[in-house]
Amino acid sequence: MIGATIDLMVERGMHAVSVDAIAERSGVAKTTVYRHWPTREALILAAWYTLVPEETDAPTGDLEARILALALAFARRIGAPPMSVLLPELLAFAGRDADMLAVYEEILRVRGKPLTEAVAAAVVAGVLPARTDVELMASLILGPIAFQQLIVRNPVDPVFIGRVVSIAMESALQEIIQRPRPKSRTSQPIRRQ
Amino acid sequence: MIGATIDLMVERGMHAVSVDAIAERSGVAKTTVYRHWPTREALILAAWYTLVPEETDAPTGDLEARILALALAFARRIGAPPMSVLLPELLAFAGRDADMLAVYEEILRVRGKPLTEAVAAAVVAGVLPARTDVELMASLILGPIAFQQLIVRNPVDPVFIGRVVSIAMESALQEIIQRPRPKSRTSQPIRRQ
DNA sequence: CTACAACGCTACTGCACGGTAGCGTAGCGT
DNA sequence: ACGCTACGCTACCGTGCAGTAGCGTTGTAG
Repeated sequence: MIGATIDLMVERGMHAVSVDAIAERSGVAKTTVYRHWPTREALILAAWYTLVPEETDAPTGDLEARILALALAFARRIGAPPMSVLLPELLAFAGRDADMLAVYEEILRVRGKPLTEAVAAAVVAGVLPARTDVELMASLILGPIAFQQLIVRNPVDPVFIGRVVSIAMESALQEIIQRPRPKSRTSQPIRRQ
Repeated sequence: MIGATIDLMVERGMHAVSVDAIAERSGVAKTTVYRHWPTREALILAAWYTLVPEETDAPTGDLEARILALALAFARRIGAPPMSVLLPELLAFAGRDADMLAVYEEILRVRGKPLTEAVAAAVVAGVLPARTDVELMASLILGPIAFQQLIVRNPVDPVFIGRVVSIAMESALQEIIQRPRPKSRTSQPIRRQ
């Protein structure tokens, strides 16, 4: 049933997934669906959580190669179904539904952390200068990739990703990407009130 | 009625906008709505097209200042309602509906072009080196901004944008952002068949 | 004063959906 | 043979929605 739910989310969109359709697609009676999940929303949420935890281990190799590999994996994942279709959907719902926001932030955390950690490791290892702003580095690498794939809807090839990574690395080496003075981390949210 | 439609799209999402709700919100009879637009979809599409054409004139000043101003305007627009809410919504529908895809590409064109043109002008004026890859430059500037605002959902302050722009400019000055040999433009789409 | 266009209002059809109730049945361990 | 659990099936209720029909009302131009 979870599989059918995911298929239908990809095909018709999250808002158009009906319990009847899930029952039909999975070859199961509608009542059986309700024997496992109390509401339609609970089922959709459960389906989402099965999509989250496909953790990717940090690949081996020197640190720049690791960063490149992580960027490539990131691009591959968000550029191909089901994520290429489901991510915009989830993003739209995250602004309106607290449960979906939680799923979304979980995915963001799982996906974004490895690269941030690899950059931080590179700083510790001395491959990148001290005081390199790791959060900013991550945005400079993942940003253009996500921008092309999700916003411009333009599939990118590995060459593009390689160029983005090497530009970021080179900028960091030339100490252009440094944290400012002590306080105020990168992209501090503007919290009004 | 168009205004009511937009309000409801922001509040409840595109898929949850009903003609009854539009009629009630705009103080108009449901029949009157159907006297102006044949279907619900046509009305929503018309509402979207009123959102597109708010063109921003290129600001004055030297070229680097123009690029910074455009980046700031871009961030302001996609970071505040209604666009912060509606863009993910539209993006999700663009993958499934040809009409919505057309609207989306129109918005993308109108929004993305000014900055690309400003970068190109900087190259022509000699402020940036020849053979600077303008498309890649645009992705390096807009990408991190869009990534933070839309994907990470983290409002960015002008300082962040200034740093992103200056990093891109400095990288370009050091000729890190160059077009490759003749053919194969940046982020060439992988067109299968 | 009249004719016309645009509007409001009520009521309606048809449909899809979320969720529930009742009943019968297959498998399985004891 | 018994009970338990899970399932399928059919039918149902209530709701909200798209879209339509008919009729009365108002404003306005000539």
